[in-house]
Amino acid sequence: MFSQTAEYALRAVVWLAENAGDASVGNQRIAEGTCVPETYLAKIMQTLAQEELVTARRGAGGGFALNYEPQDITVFDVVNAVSPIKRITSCPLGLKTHGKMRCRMHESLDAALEKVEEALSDTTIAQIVGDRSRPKPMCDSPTR
Amino acid sequence: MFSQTAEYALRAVVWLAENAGDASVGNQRIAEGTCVPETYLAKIMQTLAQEELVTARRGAGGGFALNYEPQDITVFDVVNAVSPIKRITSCPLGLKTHGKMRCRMHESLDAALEKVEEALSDTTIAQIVGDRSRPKPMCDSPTR
DNA sequence: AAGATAAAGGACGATAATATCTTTAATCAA
DNA sequence: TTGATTAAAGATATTATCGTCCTTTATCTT
Repeated sequence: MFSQTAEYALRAVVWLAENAGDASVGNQRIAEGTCVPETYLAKIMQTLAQEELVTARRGAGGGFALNYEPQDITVFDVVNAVSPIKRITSCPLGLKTHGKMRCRMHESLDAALEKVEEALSDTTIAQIVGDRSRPKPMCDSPTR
Repeated sequence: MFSQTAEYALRAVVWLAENAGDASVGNQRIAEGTCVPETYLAKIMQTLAQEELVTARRGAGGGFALNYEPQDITVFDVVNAVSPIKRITSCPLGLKTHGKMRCRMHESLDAALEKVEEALSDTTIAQIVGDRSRPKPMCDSPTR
C-alpha cells in the first residue's frame, strides 16, 4: 500500500531528526543508520531536497539537513513528497456522461484516501522521535 | 494507492450486481460492460472465483455469477480479494531489538491502513448499485 | 589554485505489476 | 458422441518501480 520509497524516506527523515540536529549529514552515513541501499537513498534524498523537506549541500562537510523542525513535519509530508497520494477527484474513466461527478464506487475509494491523508497527518516526526515507550526503527547496528 | 487490478475487480463486481442478477455472464460480456481488457479481466475473475466472491461455470451458458448478495459484499471484500491490504503488525525490519513491537512510525502507517479497511468496509456493492443520485461507472457504450 | 569530498544527473539493470496469447479442460446442446 | 462454448492454466510481452553505477558539478580545505 505504501511504497518502499516512502518507507525509506520516512526512515531517513526520522533518523535525521534523531541524530543530526542542525548539522548536515552525508548520504552514506544516513544510509548506514537506516539500512537503506545507499545509492537508492541518494535518489530519494534528491527528491526530498527538491520538495524542500531537506536542504542539500555539496562538497566536504556537506550532506543533508532537515529544512523544518521535526514538530512541523508530518508523516504525510514525507510520504507525499516521494510518492504522492493520488486522490480521486473526478471520474477516472473520463466518461462524458459522468463529467466531474464520481460514481459511488470511486467516491468510496477516495473517502479511504482522505482517511489516509488524515491519519498520516496526525503524526509528526517529533512524536516519532519523542516516543520513548517504543523501539526506534532502523538498524540493529549502532546508529553511530 | 489502489492497484489497477482492484479498480477492475470492483468494476466487474458492481457490473455483475447491476446487470446479471443470478445468471452467469461470460467474461467477454463483463469486459465489454466495464471497459476492462478482456484477457486481463479473465485473470482477475479467476482470482475472484478462487476467493469465492464469484462462482465460475465453464462451457456453453457458463460464466461468472456473484456468490453473495450485493448487500453482503463490501468494497473492502473485493479489494482485499485481489490485492490484499498488508497491515503492519510487526516491525518490518525484523530487528531483534524490536521483537513484535512496532516503532511509532510503523504504528502510524498501520493506523492509516486500518482507516482504509474501515472506510472500504463502509460501502457495500448494493449501496453503489442503489445510489441513483450518482452516475454509474463503466463505459460510455451501452452496458452490453 | 589543487585536491578531496559529496550531491546532481543520466544511463543502465533487476524485479514486480500489468496485459496478452495459446493451449487445455470442463460443460452444454444437438 | 461431436462440436461449440467458456473458464483454467501457463507462457510470454510490456510497463513501472526499485535499485545500481558512473560521470559531472559544486563546495570545502589546504
